[in-house]
Amino acid sequence: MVTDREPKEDKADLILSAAQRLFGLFGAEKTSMREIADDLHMSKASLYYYFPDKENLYKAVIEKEQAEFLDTLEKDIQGNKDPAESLRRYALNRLSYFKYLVNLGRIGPASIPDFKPLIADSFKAFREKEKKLVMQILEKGEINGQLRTNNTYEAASLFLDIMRGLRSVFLNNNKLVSINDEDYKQLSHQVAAATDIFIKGLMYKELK
Amino acid sequence: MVTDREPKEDKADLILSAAQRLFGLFGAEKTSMREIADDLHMSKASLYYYFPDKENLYKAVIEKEQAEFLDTLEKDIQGNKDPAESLRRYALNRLSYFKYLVNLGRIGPASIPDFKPLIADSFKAFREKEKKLVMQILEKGEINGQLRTNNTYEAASLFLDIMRGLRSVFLNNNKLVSINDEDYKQLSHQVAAATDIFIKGLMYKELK
DNA sequence: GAACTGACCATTTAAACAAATTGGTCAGAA
DNA sequence: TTCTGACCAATTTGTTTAAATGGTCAGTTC
Repeated sequence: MVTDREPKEDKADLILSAAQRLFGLFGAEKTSMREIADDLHMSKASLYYYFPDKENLYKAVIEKEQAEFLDTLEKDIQGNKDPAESLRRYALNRLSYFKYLVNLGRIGPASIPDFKPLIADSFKAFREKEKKLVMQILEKGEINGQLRTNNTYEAASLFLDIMRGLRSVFLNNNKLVSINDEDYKQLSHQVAAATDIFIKGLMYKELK
Repeated sequence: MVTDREPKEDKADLILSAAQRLFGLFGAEKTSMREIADDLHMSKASLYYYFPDKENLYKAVIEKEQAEFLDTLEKDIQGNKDPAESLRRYALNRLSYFKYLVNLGRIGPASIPDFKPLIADSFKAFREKEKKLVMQILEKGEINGQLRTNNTYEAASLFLDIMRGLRSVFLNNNKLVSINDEDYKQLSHQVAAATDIFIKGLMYKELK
């Protein structure tokens, strides 16, 4: 039998959810495997039946969230035809995901210490998937002659780095904890403006 | 007499230089006032005759470097007529200053802990001066009809944040220590590309 | 045999305390 | 006016000890 739809969640999923909740509550570092086990009324050793170690459990939590975000993103893009509009929507969706992560303590201090290799790989893979999506958007724009890029890969990389950079600057300016609505609005505005200029930059036609 | 040109540097300048050197060597936190005094073969108490406390000494060092950078920047801009070219040159000059700061350990860990208010103010003032310079460039472009911005202040802010963001992402990606030539070339390329698209974005003309 | 557990271990982290170093002051010398 | 040694409170550093943590495993339980 291959994962037949049971009404009960898979045990691994239960662990995943509990870990997700507690990591969000205390941060991954300050959440012990004992706490997770106790929360589920099971033995700590049982966790290790489903996950090889804490780092992989954390990784699984992260990848679950990433997959959810990428999923909604993909659907949003497919439904939309205009590349410029798609890019704008990506930017705001990504920002919403960012807010979610920050307010869950998943970003900033209390995130796993200095990003160990395993988690770093997850992030890298995530960014690669994001990049592919943005490249798709840019290529669509290229085809209908709306946007012009010598190199969609480089353009996508640059756009993602700009977005990431603005988020980073935002975090450094407002010393974190959690993002309130006022700050979020301001950041959205800035990100939207940057996206707009970026799009126009790609739409630019030589004048001579 | 108002700062007549003596062959000897002012004592305060000597202290400033020694502090600058040692801060660069060990970081501001790990450099004690004793070390600075010993380095100059003078009493620690003497330092406090010229500077009220360590934080202000550090601030003075930072502001000295900032002033030097802003000075070269200003000259570079005035000599140049084409706003787009000025913006490109600003970006690369700023990057060179960034590299200088990083390789001196002034940015990243070992910089003053969590930026105390006084130093934060210096940074803020510095950014404000930078912003004014960029605004000047944009306004020049506005006048000759090359660039169009609804709001030069916002555009300048956005541009500076994008630049700052790219530097920040760069630091997060390559876990610091010091910037080698290879990495620097790559970052320069990215910054140049971003600047180019930004400029084109401002040059964009409505098509309909 | 797959799912689970309590007891156990090596390693990290936290607590507690003493010793050294630090930023900063000040009366007074040069 | 410029500079200093002696001094202090407060922070940082070292050290030791106890507790908590991640992880393993032989052995139940279903």
